[in-house]
Amino acid sequence: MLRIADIKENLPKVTKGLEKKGVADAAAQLGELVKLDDLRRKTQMEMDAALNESKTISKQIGVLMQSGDKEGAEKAKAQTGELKSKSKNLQDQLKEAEEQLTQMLYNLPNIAHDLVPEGKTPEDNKIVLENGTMPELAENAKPHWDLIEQYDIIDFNLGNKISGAGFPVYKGKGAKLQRALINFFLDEAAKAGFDEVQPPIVINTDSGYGTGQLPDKEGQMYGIVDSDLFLIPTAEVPITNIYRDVMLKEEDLPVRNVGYTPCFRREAGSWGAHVRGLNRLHQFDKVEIVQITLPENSYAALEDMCTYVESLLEKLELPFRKLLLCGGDMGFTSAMTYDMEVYSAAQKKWLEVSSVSNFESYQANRLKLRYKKDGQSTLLHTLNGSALALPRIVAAILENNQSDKGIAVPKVLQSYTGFDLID
RNA sequence: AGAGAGUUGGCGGAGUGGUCGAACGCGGCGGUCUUGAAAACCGUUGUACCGUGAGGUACCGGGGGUUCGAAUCCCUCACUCUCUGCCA
Repeated sequence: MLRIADIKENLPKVTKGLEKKGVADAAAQLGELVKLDDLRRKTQMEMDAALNESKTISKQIGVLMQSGDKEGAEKAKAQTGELKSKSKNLQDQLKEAEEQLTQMLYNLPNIAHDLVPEGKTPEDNKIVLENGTMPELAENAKPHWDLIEQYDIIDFNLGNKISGAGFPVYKGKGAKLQRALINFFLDEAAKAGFDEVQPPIVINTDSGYGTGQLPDKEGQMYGIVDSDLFLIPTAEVPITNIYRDVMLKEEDLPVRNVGYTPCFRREAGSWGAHVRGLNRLHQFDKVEIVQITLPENSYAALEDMCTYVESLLEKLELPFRKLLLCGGDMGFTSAMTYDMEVYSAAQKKWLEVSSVSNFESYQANRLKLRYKKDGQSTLLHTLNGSALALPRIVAAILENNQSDKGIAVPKVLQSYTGFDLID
């Protein structure tokens, strides 16, 4: 979340950044925040004074008791009654002010970077790169939902029976292709200098707040009955939360982690007839890269991560484009986000397969993730990106690589799959 | 899952109601000594919030309570260890 001190110091900039993000009443909300913070400080001053006074008397009572002056002690005790209720009141007020302040800050998104384009909808995103050649498909080319049935590699009906819609069963060469992609992505990341971790796929509420899924996206996560735990919507949550309440050393930076996990999303409200096959699932596999950097290095790291993700798409021989998201289309916690979209030729659609974001210190502030800079604790910057999400990659491979003979497996994957054709 | 024992500063470990933010040891940092280093000795060494500052307040796993006063007593939750049970 944003820091109240920063907000007060840069009010116009924060207002603008929030408005770009789509917070219509930003100025009013910030005004409220500033007022609340002033109240908080004033209350603390009064409370500290009251506590100081009663503490002093208490110490005197201790001394009097020890010297055997019971009367004096009783007299002193009488003085504390009023102070006690006063400081208790102030304490309650302070707590309330702090709670309100935190609530408001929790519900305030990160501010957009200056270079983020204005806009409200995906149409306002800026295409910054197009790469690869568009496949030319035969007249009778099929969308992937038909191909998976034809080759019997993914079974939605079976998933319906076991779990429900959006939980497919991968079979035979389909299952092997999944495993191949996961291993390929992990190996590539390792080569690029990311340290592999395998985190839990359920998280507690502290972790949810740490990276900003709570309270913003509670409805998007699957909760676990009777336990205050959630299934992760992305590995970003458990991996980044490794560093919650951590003071890193400058020489440890940058931290670069990669992890594979399944991801679970309710996708409440976004389910519709236009979302077919692998385009949107409740459970999907993803390899995620996470970086923690010095503040001054985070935008260079963002570019590096994009370059890395692009290299994966090139190796898979998939045509893709890179978008710089406009303020209105960005995630709650992000300061700048690039999306990577592959072209899925039979359904003639661009599919988002990666989202690479710089959160600056927004998550770090919630996480209390810091390092010592000249003896001062300073918030670090966090970043993450999909590298990559599987289902839509699979959709694009199936559609783009289809022919009469079957579906050609990209060369880089063949040593992982053990076959070069799905037929 | 049941029974018991724990959780104190970077680490180890005292402290069971009163000047305790916390003895002592280790580690870290600074210094003396040394050509340099080691050893020895001296000093210093948590975090956050409030305050222009002097300084103040809070924090001994989390939350709540008793008390003039809580690391210390009570309740509750979480976690760790040991034993029993169950299990991949």
